[in-house]
Amino acid sequence: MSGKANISESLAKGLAILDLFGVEDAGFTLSEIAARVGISKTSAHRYVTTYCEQDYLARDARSGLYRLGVRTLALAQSMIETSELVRGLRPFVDEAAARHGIHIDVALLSRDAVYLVYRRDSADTRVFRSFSYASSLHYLAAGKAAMAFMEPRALAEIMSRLTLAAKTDRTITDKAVLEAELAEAREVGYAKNNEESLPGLIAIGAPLFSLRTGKVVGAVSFDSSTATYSMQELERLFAGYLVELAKKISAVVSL
Amino acid sequence: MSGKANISESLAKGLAILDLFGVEDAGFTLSEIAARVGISKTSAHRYVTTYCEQDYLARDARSGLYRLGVRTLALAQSMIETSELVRGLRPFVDEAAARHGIHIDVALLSRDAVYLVYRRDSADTRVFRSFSYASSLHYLAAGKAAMAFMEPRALAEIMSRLTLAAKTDRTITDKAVLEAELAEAREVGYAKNNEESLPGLIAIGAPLFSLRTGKVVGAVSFDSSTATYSMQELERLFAGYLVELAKKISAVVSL
DNA sequence: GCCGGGTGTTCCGGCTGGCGGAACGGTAGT
DNA sequence: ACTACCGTTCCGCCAGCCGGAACACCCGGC
Repeated sequence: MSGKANISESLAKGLAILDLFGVEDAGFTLSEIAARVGISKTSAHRYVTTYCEQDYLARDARSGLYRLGVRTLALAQSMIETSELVRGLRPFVDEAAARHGIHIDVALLSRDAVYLVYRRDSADTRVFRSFSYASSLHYLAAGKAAMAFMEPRALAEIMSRLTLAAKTDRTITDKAVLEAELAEAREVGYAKNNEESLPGLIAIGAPLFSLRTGKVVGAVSFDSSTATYSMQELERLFAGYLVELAKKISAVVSL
Repeated sequence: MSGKANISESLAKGLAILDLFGVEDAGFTLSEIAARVGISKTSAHRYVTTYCEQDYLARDARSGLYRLGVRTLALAQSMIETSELVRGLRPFVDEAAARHGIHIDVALLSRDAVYLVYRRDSADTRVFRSFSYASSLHYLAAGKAAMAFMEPRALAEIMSRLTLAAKTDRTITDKAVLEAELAEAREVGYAKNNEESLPGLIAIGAPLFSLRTGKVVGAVSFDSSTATYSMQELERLFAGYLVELAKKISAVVSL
């Protein structure tokens, strides 16, 4: 019926349900789900109960709203654990951290956000291993690095969706300013975050490419407190090295 | 066909595919997926391409194997952000951390593992917020607390699946010993982790209950280095408080 | 109190789209 | 070259998804 062939429309509708649960919206009623996805309440009910049975969705006890279930955490865990990319880049990042005594973050791009998949910390005594996330692109060094080096068409599409919400008073909220910064990042090979996400925190980030498609898949970044380094020092001391590291990883690790 | 009615069998089969990707196994070929789930290669192909289109799955560039995609991270992020439970318990845990100067972890139970959904850290200057996970139950205070207070039938089922893999030389690998510890935990109201997950790390954990179903849904736990507290001190100083905190949270927060 | 609008749930016939066997093209190992 | 596996496509058949309608339920309001 619709454009693409060879896809399971049932599953696609099922995934469309999961798509509803963004960070903004808390929970949905069955009727809401049916209306938003564009299916009947009957179908929505079948899908939702299937999800609930597997803990991908859960009903809130008091409000009765459907929310994402704990099972989604297990998926993310498995994603990190089994990712060949994460496994492959670990030695690089660990070596970099050991030699320069810095903490390097690796983030992957998906849709309109970057997701931190590996962080090398000095004090790694935790039982639980942690991974992290961010909700947008425009206020992070990793996010801007990814945006700067993606295809113009893809960038334009993302730019049209970005709201450029302010996290601090230095967050870029003007599209023209952001475009200019991205152009500068393309020149020098890395992007900056000058206290745009959190006061007192600066960072630089360099893009990771897929050696198969040539597209941007993520970024490596390095953050610092303004108390230890100024942005000038950060760039002078580490920018060259970070870009080099990103190239090395891009050349070796798959995806 | 099969027992339960009112579920979408297409979606169920789709989720069965995701279930394959445990922490152990790295990736699968299409034929493997078809064989393990018990469907034809054709169907598996339709499902998998649908997943790939949405970044829930991705093909590894060099090996050609299918793996979990970045999108799963976004789901987990949304789960944490929109969870009413996580929102509700934040003030309790923050207050506890502020008053006692300790780091309290909150974990949720799903299937055979607990997932850390909130951690109160003193130095919370990070851009990325982190959440974490663990792969089993038997070597964690939170995991043992959850096991100790679940229904006997559910416990027996989980026990039959647990492999009791050793993380340290103090990890409990004998079912009888574990059963005895769980019985003790039921007596005192909390469970212990005596360097069973990591050398030099001890912890205590108390169960969280659903006020609707009365079942265990997770646990709060508190860990410490053996350098700062002995297990005896940990129990004497914090066990009572931790059990109290768990009760307070259980009484107020939904799910 | 009753009633209206909201919820989630179940039943059922129509027909869509998931189903798997078989055949195709590509690549890697022998 | 030959084999063996990979992923992909084509196609006819019928399982099962679909949605309208009717159901039981709960809550707020005239």
